[in-house]
Amino acid sequence: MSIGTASKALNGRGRMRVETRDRVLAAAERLGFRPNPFAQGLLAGRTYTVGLVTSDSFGRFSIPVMLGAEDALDAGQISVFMCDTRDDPIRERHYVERLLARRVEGIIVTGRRTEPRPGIGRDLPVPVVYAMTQSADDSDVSIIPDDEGGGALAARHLMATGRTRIGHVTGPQSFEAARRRAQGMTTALGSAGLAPAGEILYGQWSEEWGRQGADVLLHESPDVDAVFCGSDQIARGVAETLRERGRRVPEDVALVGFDNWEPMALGCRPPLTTVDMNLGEIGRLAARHLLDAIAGDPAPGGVTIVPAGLVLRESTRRGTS
Amino acid sequence: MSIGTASKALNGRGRMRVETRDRVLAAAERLGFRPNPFAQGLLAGRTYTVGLVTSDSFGRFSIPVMLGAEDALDAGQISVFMCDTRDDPIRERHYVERLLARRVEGIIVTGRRTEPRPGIGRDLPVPVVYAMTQSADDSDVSIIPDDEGGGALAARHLMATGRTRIGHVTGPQSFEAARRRAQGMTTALGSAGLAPAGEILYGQWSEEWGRQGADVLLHESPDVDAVFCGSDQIARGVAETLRERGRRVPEDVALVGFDNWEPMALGCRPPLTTVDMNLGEIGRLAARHLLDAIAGDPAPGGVTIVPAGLVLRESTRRGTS
DNA sequence: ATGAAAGCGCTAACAT
DNA sequence: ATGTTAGCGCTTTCAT
Repeated sequence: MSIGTASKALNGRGRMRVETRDRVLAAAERLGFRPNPFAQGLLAGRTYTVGLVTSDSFGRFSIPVMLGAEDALDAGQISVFMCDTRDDPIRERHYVERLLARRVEGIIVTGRRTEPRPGIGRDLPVPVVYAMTQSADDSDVSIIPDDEGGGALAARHLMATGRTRIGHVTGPQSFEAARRRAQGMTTALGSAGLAPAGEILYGQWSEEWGRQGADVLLHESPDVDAVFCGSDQIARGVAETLRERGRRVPEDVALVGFDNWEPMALGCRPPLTTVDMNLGEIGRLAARHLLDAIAGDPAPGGVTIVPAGLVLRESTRRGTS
Repeated sequence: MSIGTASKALNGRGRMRVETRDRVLAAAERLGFRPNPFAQGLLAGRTYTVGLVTSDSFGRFSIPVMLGAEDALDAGQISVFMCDTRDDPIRERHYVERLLARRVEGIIVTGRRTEPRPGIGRDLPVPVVYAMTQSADDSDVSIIPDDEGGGALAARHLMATGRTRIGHVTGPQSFEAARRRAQGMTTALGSAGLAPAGEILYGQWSEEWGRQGADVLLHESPDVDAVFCGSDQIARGVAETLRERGRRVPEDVALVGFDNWEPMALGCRPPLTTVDMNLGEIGRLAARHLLDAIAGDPAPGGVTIVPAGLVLRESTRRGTS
């Protein structure tokens, strides 16, 4: 039997007797034959491979993104080379070079900050999509969460449960995410003729800051009846201080976090209502855009914003007060 | 210029005038030439590629392991295909098949439980190393953390700071990790003629259980002066209850956690002394074993235990009492 | 010091 | 319906 015929049998091409085909299939099975992807790739000029570069040390934000991307890519039989840059530009260049040398058909770049960042290179021979981070070059495709919408969502939910004196404790003002969330909240309150209770309290992304920030807020606006927090960690700190100062959550003060980081949100007392950025969806979308681009149908450059959702838990249960 | 000569120039083989070599190098640079790894691989019979299969959804435990592995593999110019099985055996088979089809030279399997698990397949054509999980087949190579040693470390540290009535609140007894940590602690106490304060309290890996468990412990052993917790999450719950019951940490009761999960351990009041499993080292070791096996020098099958360390923070500062 | 040619494993086009 | 052949891009031997 010729080798060419065997190839056809395995791939279901050409015409041949079923018996012959079966014989080949059986033999292949018996011998544990696996086609050499290098030979196939050499011929086809394709690798069915993409690279995923993260600067988040495979952290809390990039992982759900990766899982979403894997979902979408797996359907296309695409395998993923993972590289973690440890936030080091040198490593990043190194990995991008390596991925290109391996002839990946596209690259997804993820991060932990949504701030625009320098692209990974100009005129790369393959399409690139930025997920959960944004390229400074707006001819690139970037997919980011809707921080502003998330802030608005939180504010509207709090108003819907009857709160009107809503404070905000969040991370450093140097983070675009923090500014956007605050903006979304302020705008939503404004639409209802309200304003935030007290100043927007910018600080750190930590529980410790949440504890301090809550004290500041209680001092400035003792009649506050809700707090929207820039992260679940901050919210936990706020919850703790509120309790220690004798305010009941949610009866006296309702609380909304941000991230839906379950170990934090569920460990909180009470469990935390929080904004979910739909990171998985960001990853899936990034992967789909990449697949389209690989298939020759690139999305126009620009930023795509994925809507956030709200996960309801005890911390905003409608008060009986 | 012949194509063969160019190849020699690029790879530094054969004899030729420096001028010729330089000319080739310059041209390659100018044209952005990258050798096709498929053609190279086809010839060399190597792929410089390994697979990493995780059943932890790239979670908290497998990620540090992955980073460690990447360290070690990167040095060998090996790229990594990542696959997440979502803990689904079907997906796992599928991915293992795919990795083998891609001719990875080895596979690392990671998980989130140290319990022995069925291997990913018998008589695979490439070496396999299990990291942070253990193959039921003890001819396989497995690298796991030292839960027992970690428990002992915690107990000895507490005794060294003058504690003698040490309780233990931990996760479900169905977890080998929980049983081992308890065993390590009990043995270490026993060597000093001590026994745990009260029963070992098995429960859940959650803060909520930590809060409840602390109440049980305080009720059974009101004079307890230290608590070793099976996880940082549990420790946080315990810390909260202690504080609410008027016990100061560390003055009245010292506290040790397990995992060194920084967002939890640092957010705790006070910051938590905790056992670190050295997950990065587990990953590095797994990768090195895999590289050795690929190089034809396989480690003998069996379980390698990586020692744990203790990270000191406020929760065990020597009391002034 | 350089060039020519074979062959890695596979598929597609063409010949039988 | 099956066999034959060329060629994907590279490295290596061997000839010049």
